[in-house]
Amino acid sequence: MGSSRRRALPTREQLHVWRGYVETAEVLRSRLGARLQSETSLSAGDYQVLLALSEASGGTMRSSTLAVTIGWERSRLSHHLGRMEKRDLIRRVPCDDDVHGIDVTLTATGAETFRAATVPHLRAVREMFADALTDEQLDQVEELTATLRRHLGLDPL
Amino acid sequence: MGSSRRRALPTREQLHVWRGYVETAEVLRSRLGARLQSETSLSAGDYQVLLALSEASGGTMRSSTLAVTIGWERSRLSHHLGRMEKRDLIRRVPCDDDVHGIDVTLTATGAETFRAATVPHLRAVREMFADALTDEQLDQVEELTATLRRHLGLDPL
DNA sequence: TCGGGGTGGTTGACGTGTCAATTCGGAGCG
DNA sequence: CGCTCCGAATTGACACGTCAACCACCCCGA
Repeated sequence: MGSSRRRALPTREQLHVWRGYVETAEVLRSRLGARLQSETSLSAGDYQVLLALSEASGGTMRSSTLAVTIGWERSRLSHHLGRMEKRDLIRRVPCDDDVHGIDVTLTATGAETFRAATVPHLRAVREMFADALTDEQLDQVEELTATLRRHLGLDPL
Repeated sequence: MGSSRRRALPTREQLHVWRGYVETAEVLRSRLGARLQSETSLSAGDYQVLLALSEASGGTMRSSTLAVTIGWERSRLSHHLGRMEKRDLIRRVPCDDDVHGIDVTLTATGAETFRAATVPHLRAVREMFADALTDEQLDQVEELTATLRRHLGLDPL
C-alpha cells in the first residue's frame, strides 16, 4: 500500500489532533502565566529562574549552569536577568574562582517573592490541569509525553 | 479522607506530568515554528493568517472576522497585519458596505508564498508529531485534549 | 440637538524571545 | 612576544504579545 509512505502528509484527523494539542497547551500556558502574574507579579520566566535559584545552595548559581538547568539560551537568560535585576529579584556578581562567569544570586526580596508565589502557583496548576484529569489520564499524558520526547530526541522527563 | 480536598496542592507526580506536558508542547511549537521560518520565511502567525485568508472567498476577510476565526485579540492582529503588510503578504483596504471595518486581502505574493509553504509545513507536522504516535495514541490525545478544553471552558475542538 | 455607549480598529509602551555580532580574558602555539 | 582560537556573557536589532488608551463613527434616548 502507498498509504504509509515516509514523506506523506498528515491526514485530516492527524492535523485535527495536532491543532487541538498545541492550542490547548498554549491556552494552558498563557492562562497559568496570566494568573501567576496577577497573583504574584511574577512572570512564568521569573518563576523558573527563582525556582532554580532557590533550590541551589546559597541561592546562588553560575549563570551558565542556570541556563542549562532551565534549558534557556544564554542570551535569553542574560536579557531576562537584566530585567529581574532591575526589579531587585536577583543580583549578578562576577565570581572569583572562574575569571569569566557570573554568579546569579537571590536577593532577599527575590527569595521572599518566590516563597509567597509558590503556593498560589501550585494551586493553579492543580486547578487548571491536574483536577481536570483522572489518575489514568495522567498516566496516559505521561506516557504520551515520553513518547513524543523520545521521538524528538529530548532527554526523558 | 482529606486527600482529595478542594484547594490542595498537586502531588509531586502531578507536577511532574504537568511539567512534561507543557515543556514538550512548547518544544514542539517552537521547533515547528523554526522549521517553517527557515523553509518558507513565514512565521507560525503568518501561516495562520494566510491559511484563514486563503480559505476565504476572494482571499479576503473582514479584519474582525479574521480575528475571531484564528482566535486572536484585535490588537495582536492589528500589529501582525502591519508587519505582514510591510512584507507585501496582505493588504488592508477600508471596506465599503460597513463604515468601520477593514478588508484584509491576500496579495499575489502572499497567496503564492502560502501555497509554497503548505506542503513543507504539513510534512513537518507529520514528521514531528503524527509519526511519533500510534493511532490509539492519537485517539488518546484527542480525548485528553477534549477533556482539558471542557475543563477550561473552551469550545470543543 | 446633544451626550453617552458600542463597535471596529489603531497606537504606544513594555516585557519577552531569537539571532547575529561583540567583548573580554584566558589557552595554546609559532 | 604576538597570534589565533575558545568559552562566558552581553548587546542590539528586530519579531512577537498584551494591556490600556485612544480615535472614529454610529445609534439611541432625553
